[in-house]
Amino acid sequence: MAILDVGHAKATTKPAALTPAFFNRSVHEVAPDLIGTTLLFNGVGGMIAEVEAYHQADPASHSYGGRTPRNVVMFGPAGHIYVYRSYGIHWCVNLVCEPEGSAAAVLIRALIPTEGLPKMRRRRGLNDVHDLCSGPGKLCQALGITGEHGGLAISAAPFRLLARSEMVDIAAGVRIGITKAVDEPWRYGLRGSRFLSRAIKPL
DNA sequence: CTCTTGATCTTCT
DNA sequence: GAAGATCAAGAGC
Repeated sequence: MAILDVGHAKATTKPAALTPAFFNRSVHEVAPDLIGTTLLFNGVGGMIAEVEAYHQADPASHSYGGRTPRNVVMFGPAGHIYVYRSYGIHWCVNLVCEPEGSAAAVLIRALIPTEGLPKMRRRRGLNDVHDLCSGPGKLCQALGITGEHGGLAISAAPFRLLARSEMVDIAAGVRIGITKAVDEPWRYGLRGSRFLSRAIKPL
């Protein structure tokens, strides 16, 4: 006897796109609210599982110390993407928050892959779904995001950012890979998820 | 599982 | 000239 096909019902529900106003708030409100939303780039991507928040008065932020050629997008309007090169090798993507003139952004650190799995596997050269997007550099490689996309609006093609369709359990912890403000609990992720870049230790 | 190390190059001082 | 919002591979337990 068949049981309710919840997966099919979800797939046929029209998803709601996040509006620019969603990002025009404190980065510390936006960051946890992004967990469970779905990020797609040219139809490839998945559910956001892990993020970190950075703002201008934060010594670990690229915007700490003022405007430079690299970080200008962070000082611009909310809802655009800031892409930077990490360790000369990888690309990492952020979503800019707060009104223009304030320089804050959310680093996207991990996704649960849901769309375009074959493309992600080809770009990453891997099969394990848990390794496709479990880090900021990995997910940019999997989605095909590079520096040439910096400054684009998240609300327009080739991007899509869709609201949550289910409840999420969010854990907070310290950020990864920084040497300043190391005790600030500004990393957020799906509690207990296997798709995180690293487990979130209790504070 | 955790820890260590090399790769690689842009950015800002 | 030094540091850096990372990753993958290898060693050790």
